[in-house]
Amino acid sequence: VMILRSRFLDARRKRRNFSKQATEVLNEYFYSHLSNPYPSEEAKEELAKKGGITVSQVSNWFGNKRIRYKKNMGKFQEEANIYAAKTAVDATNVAAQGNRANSPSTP
Amino acid sequence: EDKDPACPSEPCPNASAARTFDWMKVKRNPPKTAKVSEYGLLGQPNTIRTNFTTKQLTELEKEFHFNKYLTRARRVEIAATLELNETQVKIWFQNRRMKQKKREKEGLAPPAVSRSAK
DNA sequence: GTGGCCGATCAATCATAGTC
DNA sequence: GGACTATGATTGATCGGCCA
Repeated sequence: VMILRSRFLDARRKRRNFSKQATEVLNEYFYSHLSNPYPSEEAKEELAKKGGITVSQVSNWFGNKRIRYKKNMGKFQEEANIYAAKTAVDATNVAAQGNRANSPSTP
Repeated sequence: EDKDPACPSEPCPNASAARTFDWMKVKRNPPKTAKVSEYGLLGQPNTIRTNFTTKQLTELEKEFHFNKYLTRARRVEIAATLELNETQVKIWFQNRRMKQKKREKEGLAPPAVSRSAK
């Protein structure tokens, strides 16, 4: 059967953790939109820009974050409280509320 | 079933948050990649993500290089040859196309022969 | 109605980075 | 020095929407 799990040379080999700045930006968004942590394409682009990472990386981060958060909410409580204090933008009506600040493309 | 009201009236351990929103309850149906009759008895072969063999991936990749889209006939052929469902072949091509697109968007350097050691 | 594709996401897993 | 955990990336498969 040879279990050829050898993903011979995947791209995920050399992986680097994101900068503190990037993580900060991502977590701020995640916890301030905890009721619906699904950033739009535009939001992802802005997060990517602010964090100095790619849009794909932002998507990956949210994908991982959502799964891991709901898998073990308790483990993130502390982190949640920290970021909750920073920004509070309940997302229940975020949709109706435009974006913040300026954005390249006019809404 | 219960809803776990989070903390409508009941105080949460912590003062803030910890509510359970809908997205946290989302559960995906398990893969239907069941292949009844393959083992005569279930046991549990079905479910679980299929692990494509290197050979299968090589063939699929080769075919993809030739055609980004499959015809029904070709799909049946490949599925039979590689011992996969038509659905699995179809899905593989779909995912492959998305992957290609993603790489083109960012990579800027989509293809090509492998650059000898980076 | 049926079926394929797309875009986004899920969920499990891989492989590495970081911690102790 | 090697578990053990945290974390970014990959990927088979699902979900909802769209269209011919």
